[in-house]
Amino acid sequence: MVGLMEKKTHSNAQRAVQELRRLIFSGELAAGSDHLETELADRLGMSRTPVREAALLLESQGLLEMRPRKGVRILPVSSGDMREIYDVLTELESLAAERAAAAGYSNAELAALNTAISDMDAAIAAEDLEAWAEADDRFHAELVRLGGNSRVEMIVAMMSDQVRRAKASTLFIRPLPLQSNEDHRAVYQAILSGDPETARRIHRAHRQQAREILTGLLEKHRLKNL
Amino acid sequence: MVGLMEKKTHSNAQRAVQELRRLIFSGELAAGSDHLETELADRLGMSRTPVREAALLLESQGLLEMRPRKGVRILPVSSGDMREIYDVLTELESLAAERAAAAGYSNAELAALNTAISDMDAAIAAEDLEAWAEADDRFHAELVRLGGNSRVEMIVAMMSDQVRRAKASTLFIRPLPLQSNEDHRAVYQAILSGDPETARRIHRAHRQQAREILTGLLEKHRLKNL
DNA sequence: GCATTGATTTATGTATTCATTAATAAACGC
DNA sequence: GCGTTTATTAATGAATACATAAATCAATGC
Repeated sequence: MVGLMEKKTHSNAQRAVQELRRLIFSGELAAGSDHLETELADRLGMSRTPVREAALLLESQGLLEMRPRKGVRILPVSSGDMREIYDVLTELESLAAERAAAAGYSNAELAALNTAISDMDAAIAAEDLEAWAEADDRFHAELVRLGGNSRVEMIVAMMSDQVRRAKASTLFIRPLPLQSNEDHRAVYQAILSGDPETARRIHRAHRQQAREILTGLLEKHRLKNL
Repeated sequence: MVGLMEKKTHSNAQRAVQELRRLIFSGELAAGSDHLETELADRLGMSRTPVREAALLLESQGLLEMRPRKGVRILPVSSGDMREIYDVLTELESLAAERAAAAGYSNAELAALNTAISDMDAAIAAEDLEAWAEADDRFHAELVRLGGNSRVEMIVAMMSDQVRRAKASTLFIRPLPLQSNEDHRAVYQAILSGDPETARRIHRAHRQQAREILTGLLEKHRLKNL
């Protein structure tokens, strides 16, 4: 044990989860690639035990698959998968929008939502797709939080993780989402004015359109797996 | 190692998952109770390692919680939790109904659905709540399967697991669900005749009503935790 | 008598060891 | 030379061993 300062804020298993997620999202562990438990353990500087526990968790979240003797496989996301995921996101986010509108939030409580919309406007003006994607994520995450259903939050986060990898690959071929922010504003307005039906309807249409654009792009560009 | 015949169809970890699930659903591991890893390992006749892996999985599925030094806690399900769960079920099952109707299934492909409905009729006639609940589960599971979205299937199964414990406790205080099967038939008809909007709308109303009945009962009877 | 500090216990988190079994390579028969 | 069978390798699944840190208990000081 060297005398360097050790951070012990997290257990090794937790660090393994964080690190594996990072490696997956960054593409350092490519979709479809296989990795032995021992290899990952060496790479993360710990024994197989916490790595295995982390892999089990990530498997339950659909990011990878543990196949005996063949190693941990980073799951690819097909365009078919993306359709499934967007369908789930559409339903659950629409519910969140409806409930957020019914909750009667004050202007102040909707500040984060508003900020995200402004940031998207700014990003569009600057033609900064990266910044736009970040703010868009923020908008959707905040919307779901306002919906007040912890299970919806968890599921949406899980599905969003699976989308995240595809986003990085498709961002460059996407058009600037000009229409998108009008929808966001309309949803925001519906929530602020306490109109659940409108919030649900608009957000639902918004998500369905996003789904068509994304899956259309994926299939057009033959990006079957990401 | 005694010379008896060994069944090696499953790994110990898989057996641990099955067994723990059984113990939880049967109430032998009561909601809210704590159990040390060592205790569970002894009980299942294996070492802590596979028990830990099983517990990690069940934790990710919301059935229990692992709290350092306090043991594995079987999660209680509050009436608030039940509201959350039913909201998720409502949205995702409605989607499944819509998609099933859009898929254009033949009469033969809908046989299982039809059987479940008939079985519910029979159970109602016989005033057999147990049999009714089983057939009802079957109907909903089959509906989701017909929806053709594997993620929806997985999420619904997870949420249904959490509902299952509450069902056992509330079955005896529920009225015979006379109205319920009319809804089921209407959904079935909408799917058979390829009417997605109707299938969605009716199933959605059906689930929302179920939610009101269940959460109403839970709160009326002060069954805050199950 | 109560609080605070220190010792002890003990459950977990992790490393290590071991057994099993699938995959690969090698050797043999034809 | 090719297919089949056997031997070897190696990766996982599981048990055990161990270090750590939290919780309990005791003891001491006030």
